[in-house]
Amino acid sequence: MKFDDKVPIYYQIKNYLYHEMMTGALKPGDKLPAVRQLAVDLTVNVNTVQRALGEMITEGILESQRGKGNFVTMDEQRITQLKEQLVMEQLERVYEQLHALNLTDEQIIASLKQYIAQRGQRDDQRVSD
Amino acid sequence: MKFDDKVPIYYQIKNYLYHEMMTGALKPGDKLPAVRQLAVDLTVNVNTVQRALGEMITEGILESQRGKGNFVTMDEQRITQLKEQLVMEQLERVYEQLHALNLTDEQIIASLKQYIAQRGQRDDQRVSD
DNA sequence: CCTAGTGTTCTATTTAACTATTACACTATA
DNA sequence: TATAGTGTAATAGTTAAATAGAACACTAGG
Repeated sequence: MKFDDKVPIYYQIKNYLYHEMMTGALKPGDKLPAVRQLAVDLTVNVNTVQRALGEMITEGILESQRGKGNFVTMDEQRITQLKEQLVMEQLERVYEQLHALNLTDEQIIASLKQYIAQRGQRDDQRVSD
Repeated sequence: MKFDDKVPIYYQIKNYLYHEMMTGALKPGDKLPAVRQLAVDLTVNVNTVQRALGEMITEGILESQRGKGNFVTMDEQRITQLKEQLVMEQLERVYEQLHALNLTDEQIIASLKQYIAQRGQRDDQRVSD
């Protein structure tokens, strides 16, 4: 896995696992790959994986069973809540950044629309390659 | 200044200075505060400031004059270009993150609109305090 | 010339993140 | 009960970021 060296790897692992859950690749009750396997897959150390998982366990999003494995919580509401929180964090951050760059609310929305439209074209291009 | 400990301080200083330029607090040709003064203002070490400035000088956005100070480039086009680049980076990041959270293009735009609308209410609330 | 203000560079130290390695604890199952 | 698979913990070493402090180089103005 490719990491952005501007932010701690364990933090990026958390985000990766969040995404797996949000897209349904990991469902409530699912067992995660073994920590040693995850370490190999992500090409990082077991301790780094453990740090990410440890925080997610504290957050109540994962549950650990010694000798068995790590599992996604069965509490679906907790997952829904997490997703809303993650989306909100993204929106808040981009809004504040663009606002700091002196864009008005309208300009922020317009620029996002434009970006997505252009991206759509670019993706269409790719498909037709 | 408050920093996010998930990303290097020198990187956050760069962003801070970018924003000062985009909002017009720092205009083309303006002299920046002395590096030692900046270090005091931002409550960081001179070397950390220097690292941020050094990169911006390399980028051609700042110009250094030994014994005089650091100045914002007079090349306004370079600044315009930078702003577009910064906006684009923000849009790209938020788009990819929200897309990874399984939101459609339409949902991404809708959620941003909703966020801004709600934020507007919140800000109105504050004003009336 | 001297001095104050400025950018620049260097060395040493500290801290957090990451890695490497090993050991331990628990579970399931043959 | 032995073994393979799992999570957990501890120790030690490496690296990048940040800090602290000092020294050097240049500019402007008295």
